[in-house]
Amino acid sequence: MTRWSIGDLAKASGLTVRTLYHYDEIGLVVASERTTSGHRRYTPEDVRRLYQVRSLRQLGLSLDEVRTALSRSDSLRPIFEAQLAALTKQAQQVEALRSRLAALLDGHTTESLLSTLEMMSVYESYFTADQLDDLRSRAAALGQEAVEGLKTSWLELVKQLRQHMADGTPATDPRVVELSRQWDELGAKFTGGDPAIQAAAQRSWEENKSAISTQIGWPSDDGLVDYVNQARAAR
Amino acid sequence: MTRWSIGDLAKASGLTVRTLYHYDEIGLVVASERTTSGHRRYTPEDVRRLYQVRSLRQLGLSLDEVRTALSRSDSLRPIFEAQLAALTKQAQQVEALRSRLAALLDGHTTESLLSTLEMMSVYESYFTADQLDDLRSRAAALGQEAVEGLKTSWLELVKQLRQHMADGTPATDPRVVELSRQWDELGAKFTGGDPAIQAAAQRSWEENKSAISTQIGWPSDDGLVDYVNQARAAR
DNA sequence: ACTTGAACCTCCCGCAACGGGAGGTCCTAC
DNA sequence: GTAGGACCTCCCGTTGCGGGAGGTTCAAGT
Repeated sequence: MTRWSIGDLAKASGLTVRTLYHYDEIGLVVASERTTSGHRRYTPEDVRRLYQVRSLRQLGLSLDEVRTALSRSDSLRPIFEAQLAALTKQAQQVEALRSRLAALLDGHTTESLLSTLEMMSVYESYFTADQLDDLRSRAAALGQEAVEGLKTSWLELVKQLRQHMADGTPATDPRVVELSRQWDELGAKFTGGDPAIQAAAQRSWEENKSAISTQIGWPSDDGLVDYVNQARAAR
Repeated sequence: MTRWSIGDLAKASGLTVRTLYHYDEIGLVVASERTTSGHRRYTPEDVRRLYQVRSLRQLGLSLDEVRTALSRSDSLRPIFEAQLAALTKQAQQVEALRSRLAALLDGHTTESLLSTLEMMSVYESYFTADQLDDLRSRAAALGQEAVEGLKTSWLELVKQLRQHMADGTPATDPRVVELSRQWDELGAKFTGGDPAIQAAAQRSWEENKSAISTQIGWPSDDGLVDYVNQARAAR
């Protein structure tokens, strides 16, 4: 009967000696025999088990799952099915991440990346996953450029409104009222007019009046929202 | 200026208090202030950083990558591109695993699962990744049933050859010679006639003459291969 | 028979990103 | 003034090994 030394077995199986030690330690693949001096001797039976372990590992099972799988052969199928489900789920998640990242990358300049992410992150606390999906798919439907256009328009609007505030233009001034109308129009394009999403956005604003504005990089809660609200009331 | 307690910030951000401790420990998001008694006070600036960290984490970056990304904004794009590449690769790997597992599951009975895996595992030590891909794609091309048919034929062949050996039929007997021809034919179907793959298979046999046969569950190296070799020589 | 270098042995620390508990202090509300 | 949260700082555990220290043993060459 051939016995294998740990080094030879490592070479044959493509695993490292350290890994074999580890499997021995946790009792997953134990060398059935030892020389008098304590060197491990793997029997063909041990080798066979090691190859089984290796195959199961290559399917992505954890060492614990491998142990269970090898303990009773009738547990193989359910474990495999669970693993298949897990892999399917994982594939979807990875794919979702990948497409988000890809979309981000080809639609943004370096500078806008972080702030965009930050806003998304903040908003994700307030929208449900479905609503976010909705927002994203709407963005996808509008197309990259259209979304960029909306963002630029919004930044432009904010700039003009702030200018008027600084100039002391009353909120009832027709120019400001017009800007507030554009503000709502833009918001409608983003939210798609969905009242639930608008409500969530509104809630987001209220709960973060000061916090959010600081986070986004505005000097502080400068009353812009109140200003717009006044202008809207004047319509 | 609003300061946030760690608990409130945890609730607002959806992270756990423990996570915030962790980020503080490793210096990723540190509470800039402390009360006299040592309680953390997060400034709006800290909160903003936390949200940035959260967004980057949601893209699958490691904490170290996040740290780098936030250190200089010009490192964002390369990091994102690397992450996209990593995700793409991961997606492919997961998908490969998934399809292998799915194929295994709907093509095998519970009992045959382990031994099939085991054989694959053993062979994977002797074939290169490309050759294995080749074998798998060939198997896919032949279709599930055809592959099953080949396997059954092979088992049948082995059974008959063993019978002849047990009966003492000489290897030069025409019936045995015919079986050896079928053996080679079957092998050619599996290997697709690729000499490199055939050589690898041959090498596999030689290096494992005794070990492999025991691993696969055969009583021992019973000389079947030699017997076939003799029969082949008689052709 | 002796030496030497490779292979082997047993601890033990380390990784990523936290989870969770112990044991103590603090804050806030009644 | 007291209860019960919320907060603090250690510290151990997780997964699947990698890698090093420090010591023993094996196999081959002289």
